Amino acid sequence: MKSTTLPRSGRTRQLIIESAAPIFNKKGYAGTSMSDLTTATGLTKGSIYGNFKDKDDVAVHAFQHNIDLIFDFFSKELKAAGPTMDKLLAYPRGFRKIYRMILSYGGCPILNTAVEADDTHAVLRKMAVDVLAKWKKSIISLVEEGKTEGVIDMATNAKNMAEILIAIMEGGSVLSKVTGEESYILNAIDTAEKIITDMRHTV
Amino acid sequence: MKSTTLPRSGRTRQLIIESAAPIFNKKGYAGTSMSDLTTATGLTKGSIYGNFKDKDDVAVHAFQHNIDLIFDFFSKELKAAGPTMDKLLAYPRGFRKIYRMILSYGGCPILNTAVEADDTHAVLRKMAVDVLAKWKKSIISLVEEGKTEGVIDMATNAKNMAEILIAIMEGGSVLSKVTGEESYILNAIDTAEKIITDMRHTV
DNA sequence: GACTTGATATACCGATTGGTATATTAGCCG
DNA sequence: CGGCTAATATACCAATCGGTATATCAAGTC
Repeated sequence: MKSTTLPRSGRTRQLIIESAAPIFNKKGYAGTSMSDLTTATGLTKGSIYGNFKDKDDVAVHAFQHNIDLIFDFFSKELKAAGPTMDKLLAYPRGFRKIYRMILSYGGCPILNTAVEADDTHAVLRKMAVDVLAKWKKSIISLVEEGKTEGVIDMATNAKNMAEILIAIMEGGSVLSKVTGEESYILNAIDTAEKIITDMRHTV
Repeated sequence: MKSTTLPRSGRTRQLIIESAAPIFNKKGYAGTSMSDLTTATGLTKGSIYGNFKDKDDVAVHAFQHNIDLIFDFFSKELKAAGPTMDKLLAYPRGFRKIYRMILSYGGCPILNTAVEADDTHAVLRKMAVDVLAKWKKSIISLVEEGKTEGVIDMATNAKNMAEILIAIMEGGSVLSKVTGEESYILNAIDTAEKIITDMRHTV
């Protein structure tokens, strides 16, 4: 097999991204300093600025990395799920699998970034908005699919359902994070599952 | 009548708090500098440090001020509401009245503080946790009251209901804030109202 | 209206911020 | 193994950070 080791620069770049990602997620963009990153990586500023244009550039790639982690997880969950209804349920069920990890990681990166960046950082804000739109679109598509398949009540408003499901999951997540009480996210997940199963077309 | 004007120090102190409150709410604790506050107040650092111990002290009082604003509003709404069920509905209905103001203020201060402070600022985190606990307790009490009055189904789990209601309102709020789409919070409010009316004891 | 006292303004502090120019090092190629 | 090149480390920059000591100012008292 051919050389699988990445060139040095790529490996360093990846090290920086993976080290910075949880730090930015916990401390926020403004609360994270470049020296936080040199400490975490064991590298120097010269190395970081050799691989990234500026602090913004690191933050953007770190956030993208966090999004990718979440996206990859749910992609697999949805792929493994069966029919439409199961795919929809894969979201709350997936959350139940990883919420502990997310909480120890500093909470949901999408929400964390949304809250900090909305008034202060246009680029990060847009990234958060885009990933939310993508998530919403995925739910809407599944609901519409369920309607055409006849498993979901035709009267269901797909957009409303998607927004409610996202709101309750994100809300439950942040409340569990700050209070340390798991019941918030567990209740949110249960409610999300109930909302989904309640869309079922009664024959 | 006796002199109603506050002493100079008190007025300055209040000016600082009211000026700082929306700034901290929008830019966060780490993202707000003391010079942001001198600019906003038109005062100098000497004046601010004459009225507050340090940046923390200003942030704590600014956050408390934001909490008081919200608390005062909902206190009046609940007081004006009729029987138990109406008092419970006063939360989503109140939200419908002021969500635009909250969004332009930088989003819900409780959630903003919860997100930033959970990993970085123990004092602010505790304040956020405490106000959430107070809010939850208020909902739980109302639900229990409704149960004893016979207007709410005895099978209702008050704690679960409270946590779900808070999660969906806060979730909807932050999503509307970051995306600029009002539908998130409006759907959240509608859903909250439905959750409350669905607790009604069917005679 | 001078005096006193409490509040605000000015000027400054060391530390840290994000960022850069340059020196040094490590890895690849012949 | 020697040299070239890309990447990392060092040393430094101006600006800003949170905070303070001191000077100035404003208000109430006599």
